[in-house]
Amino acid sequence: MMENDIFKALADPTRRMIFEKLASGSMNASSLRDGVEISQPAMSQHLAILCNAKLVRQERRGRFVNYEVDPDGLAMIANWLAKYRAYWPARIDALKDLLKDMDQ
Amino acid sequence: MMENDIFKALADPTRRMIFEKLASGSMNASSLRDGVEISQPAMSQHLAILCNAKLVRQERRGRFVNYEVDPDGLAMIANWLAKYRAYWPARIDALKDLLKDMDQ
DNA sequence: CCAACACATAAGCATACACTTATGTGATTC
DNA sequence: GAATCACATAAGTGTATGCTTATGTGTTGG
Repeated sequence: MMENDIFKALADPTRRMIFEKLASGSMNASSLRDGVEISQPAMSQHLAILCNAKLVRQERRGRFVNYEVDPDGLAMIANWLAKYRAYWPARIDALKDLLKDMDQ
Repeated sequence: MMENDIFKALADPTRRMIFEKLASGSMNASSLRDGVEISQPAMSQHLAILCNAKLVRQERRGRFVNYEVDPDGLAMIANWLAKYRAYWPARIDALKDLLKDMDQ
């Protein structure tokens, strides 16, 4: 199931870190490792899980592979969250009205 | 970390089912087990994890304990999601403007 | 082509996780 | 106050998960 893949992917702090890094700009796997203490296979495995969850997508660029945030995964989370908008705190209450547009 | 607790809590399909059931109305642990093939300790453990993640909160009612959705957890997810609104698809683009209110 | 590079996959291992059965705790009812 | 009910906690177990080392695959440059 897709919903399960997404939440399982985000349950790991290293993967959220990778995702956050990609959100600041698309890059290849080697660049993602810069300044992070993580092995090459570990990074590759995490990226595969993120891709499978539709949170990240890849594109071959010669012998590099460029990774970037996939909006599909974020949309899935937004949809999940929208189901419970009745419980959102008043502080973000304005969102309730706007989310109506997503329903139809 | 709170963010980690939330995503780990939601990574389990049984806990998401419990959460969804609570979203349809607060109830005690026994009622949550109705129609679900899950042992009493398992339910209790799942509820403890959901409470710890601020997704659910409890309240003693005599010898029952009433469980309900905690808006705090949902707000946390909304905040996490808001960080990546630059990548949200156009379909939920309207959210971008609304989320500005959350920033300040 | 073949050496080097960027990345993916395989296999093994230690830990985390979700479940089980058994027992403990707090509240009610008779 | 003793039995019962609603739930929590303890301890043990099988499986999933994230890491490691080793090797495979695909691309480029000399």
